[in-house]
Amino acid sequence: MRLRPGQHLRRNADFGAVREQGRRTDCGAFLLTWRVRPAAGPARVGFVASRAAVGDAVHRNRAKRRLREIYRKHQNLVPPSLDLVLTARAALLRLAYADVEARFIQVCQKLTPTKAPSDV
RNA sequence: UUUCGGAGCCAGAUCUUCGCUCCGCGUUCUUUGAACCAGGAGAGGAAAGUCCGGACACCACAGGGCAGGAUUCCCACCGAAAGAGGGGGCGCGGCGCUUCAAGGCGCCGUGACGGACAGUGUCACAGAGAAUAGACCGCCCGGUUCGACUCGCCGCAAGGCGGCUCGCUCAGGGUAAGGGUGAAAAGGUGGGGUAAGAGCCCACCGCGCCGAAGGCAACGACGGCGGCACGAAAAACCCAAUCCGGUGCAAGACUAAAUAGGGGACUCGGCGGCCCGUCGGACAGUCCCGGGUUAGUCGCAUUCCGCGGCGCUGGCGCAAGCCGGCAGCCCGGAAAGGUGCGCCUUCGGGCGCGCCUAGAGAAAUGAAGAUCCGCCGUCGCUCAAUACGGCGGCUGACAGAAUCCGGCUUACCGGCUUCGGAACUAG
RNA sequence: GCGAGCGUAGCACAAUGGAUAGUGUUGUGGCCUCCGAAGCCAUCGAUCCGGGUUCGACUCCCGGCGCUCGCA
Repeated sequence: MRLRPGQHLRRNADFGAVREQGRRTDCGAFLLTWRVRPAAGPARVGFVASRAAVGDAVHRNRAKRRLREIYRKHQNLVPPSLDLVLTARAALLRLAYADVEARFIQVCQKLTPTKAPSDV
């Protein structure tokens, strides 16, 4: 299962839109934010790891790689036309990889386009 | 063998599966291009801090002065350059030898190491006195008064007068040896000398000045002169000498797209501090408000060669095989740049050998599993264990390229090589 | 990535290189009050870290650490 460049969020405006209009779920190790995109297409994702929450460059990189790998494996659980932002939290690197993976699978149950806000 | 220190090197290994960024043979689709995909490459010694220097880019071809900043013993060394490296000099500290001592010599360590008669300012508290030194105690001289002792004279006596010596008090003066204060008290030690003392005089040492063998130089063996004049601090301002134009890849160039040649204030503008000077010019420019675009490419990631090997692949052939292709890796070679070591040099550099050349853009180098290695914990064996074996655990040090290179600084579990010191054991 | 600036009690700020680093507020204890507030008195509490210069450093110099800001 591949993760292509077109499925990445790259613009600052995209991140801002998700952060302002999306819904949030705290999963302990990470914060999941998502919104329904007006234009149709495959789901897109962005990863955030701040210096304050995670630490130095080594840990920021490792946190984003973990989140990217988990999303890549289980991206079939995410409906299309969604924009996601996964924000790493301090506990992410303290937990085992399999534990974080299980939390992601669990939270994907909530992701349905019909339950998303329709006023976007 | 253990331990300490210096220098250099390494920074877990192998395999399988699934992925990421870049380069991409080939295939397919509609040429541009897109999709799939064989194969290949893919973090560091510090990639970090951004403390110095350079390359490169733009501002005018980088001009003059002022301001500002940087540097500061010397160098025939090294380097593109630097505040880097190397060597030397001098000072300071430690150890050893020597000396009565001061001192001298050797080894090791260490030093932001120009200038304090160019100038301005500072040295709190304590202390008598702190930079034109200073007399509190003490020591010495000492007039007067007083007292003691004694001598002489006068007097019958009480006593008076005068003198020597000593003491006390107080004027006055000498003295920087000693006490005490302080971070620092204006050369030290010894002797002479003196009323007491003092470089007042002498010897040695220190210091200053002059000369000087030697050395490129800093410096200086040695000699002479000077009785001492010269406190600290320039990481206070400052002075001298030397150097520096500014900004930094978010530099900057191009393409595409978009917009209202809009409103207000000020003014010739550029050469990002100021003046000169110069260039451009009568266009416009600067600041504020409002609005639009806030996308892509380049900068920017060594180049090339081989009837070589590996690998992949096209065509032909039943097949062996034959004829081709070559992006990548390996090997060999060449060139460019960089770097380390060594050698040569006419000081400009040159030669030889070894090594290196990854490149994103919300930003690649990851995940899982297995084995080995390492570390930690625990149990067993054992007299006891750091040795051996079993089990469990592990972000397996510090840490992630962002234009590139050199130096510095800081972080760091360990391992290997080598050199030096110390201790122990054996020969 | 490149470039500027800052760091003093819990908080907001002072302090020519020189008594025991000061002021307000907060905290603690006491007085006052029937109780509390206010007020009064007392008290605890700090120079980001490590070196250096100096007789002496919050101050001057160097190196770290942390924080803030600017740059298409």
